[in-house]
Amino acid sequence: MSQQRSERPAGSDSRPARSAAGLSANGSPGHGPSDRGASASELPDLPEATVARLPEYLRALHVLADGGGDVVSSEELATAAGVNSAKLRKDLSYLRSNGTRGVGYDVGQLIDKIEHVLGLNQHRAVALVGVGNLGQALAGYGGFGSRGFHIAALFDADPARVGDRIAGLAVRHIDDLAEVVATEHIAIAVIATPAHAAQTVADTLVNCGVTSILNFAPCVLSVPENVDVRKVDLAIELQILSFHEHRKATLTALPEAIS
Amino acid sequence: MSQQRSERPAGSDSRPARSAAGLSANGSPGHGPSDRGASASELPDLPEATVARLPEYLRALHVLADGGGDVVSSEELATAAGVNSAKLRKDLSYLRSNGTRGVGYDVGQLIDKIEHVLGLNQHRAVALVGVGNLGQALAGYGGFGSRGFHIAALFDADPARVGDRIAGLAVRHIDDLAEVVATEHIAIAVIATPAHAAQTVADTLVNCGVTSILNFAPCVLSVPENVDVRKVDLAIELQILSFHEHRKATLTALPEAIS
DNA sequence: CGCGATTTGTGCACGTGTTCACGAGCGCCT
DNA sequence: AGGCGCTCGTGAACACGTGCACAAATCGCG
Repeated sequence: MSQQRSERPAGSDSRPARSAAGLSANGSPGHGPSDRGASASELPDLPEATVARLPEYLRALHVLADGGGDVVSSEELATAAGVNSAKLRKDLSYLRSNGTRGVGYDVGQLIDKIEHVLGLNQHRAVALVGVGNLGQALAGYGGFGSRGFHIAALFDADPARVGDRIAGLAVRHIDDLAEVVATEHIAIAVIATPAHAAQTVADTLVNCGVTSILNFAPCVLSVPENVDVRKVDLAIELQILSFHEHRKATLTALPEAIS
Repeated sequence: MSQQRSERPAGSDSRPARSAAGLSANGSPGHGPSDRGASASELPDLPEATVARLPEYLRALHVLADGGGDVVSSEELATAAGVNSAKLRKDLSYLRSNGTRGVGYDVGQLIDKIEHVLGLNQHRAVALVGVGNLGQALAGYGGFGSRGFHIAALFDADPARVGDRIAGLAVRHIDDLAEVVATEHIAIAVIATPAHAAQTVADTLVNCGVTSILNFAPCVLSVPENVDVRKVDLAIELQILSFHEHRKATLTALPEAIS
């Protein structure tokens, strides 16, 4: 059964999708493509783990810039971002980073570079579907503008909510989605609906041309291969913490018997 | 500079801490400790990546159980949880899983096992600090009870908010935190304050005995080594999606010149 | 001008996580 | 009873991510 559409994990990490071709007959073992990746100004590869950390670096850099900092050492920035300094340097090296040896990194320059890599030059328009408890909170969160996004439209399926104004935006019915997505050039959407509605909403979004979805509903979405899904589930985070609590408790309970 | 307290990554993943002892003189190369890990009923090791997936399995299992399912094959459960079936089997094998070959896993039994491993037998009391936009939404989210948690107390630093009732709970002042944490046996807390307040709140929480923190504030928390921190940052998730958008856009722009 | 202090960039080894592929057990059907 | 198909459990290879440690490069100063 199932085998619905495409068996994408769509989890928070592990994005295969690379090297989709050549699943069997890859006759030539040649492991040296010599010119790795893109042509010149584009980036070679950028591991997924690095991508996940770049936003954190960016945030830390903005804090430093606001504090009047001009250059940062990898050590400083690393502790500000909560990572190892070697890791940070390696991550930045993927960006053709131009740090100065003996000095550090130019803060402004690095901000520009990371923002460019993340595609944050233009403010991206985001659609938010589901104006319940959580949706309203997300819509009201003011910290988006400074991080490269703005909520361009709110949608809900409940006619009673349509027309409400939240944070200066009118809630529209989800049937208007196609039109708004087209006119506002929206490529990213946030799903904050109950779980039972999430898949339907996701299908609609995909049909309208949305290619990135941030899903707050506690369920797995199945989407075509070219659509990226990230998931945030509060209960899962708490359950992971609970595991560590449980572990800590049982560990301190036993005397541990260190040889 | 800095080197504040302890340089824990405190990130969303990668929890070292295991195998702290025996870092050098492990004279005997004997790679077969025979009895691996804990004594009998306890679990041997449980990789962090597995722990992060167990909650998702649990959610999928509950859906199946509600649908009247009795046994599941690894393939079914894997697709329901959005993962590879081999990964699922390996994950479950860490739990001394008792699946039946040729049949599958007993749903109820597996639910019990995972809940036990995650320490969800008792409902865990969670404190929520910061009753702003997001905090109110989290407090109002009803899906906790079924997932092993209940919000036991709300706190805020703003005296104007103290005394408000949200979802049947009164907001208390953060100065009462120590008292409430002690009486309610709270070990897990959620920080939903502005970023500038988060570190202070975290310090307070740690002083009161909280050992697991879920941080929604966009900043890095520094905490002692025995405290677990997980972070959820909406803007970071969006920025990661933005990167993939950007990537997809530039990839489709070029003609790709296949071979 | 040369030297030392400092910090980046990175090769390499290691650990962690993922996936394949296959043996081992279980139930069912004849 | 015996065989057959199905599914779990897992060893082993592979891919990925991390961190050390050091060479290369730059600045500042005498």
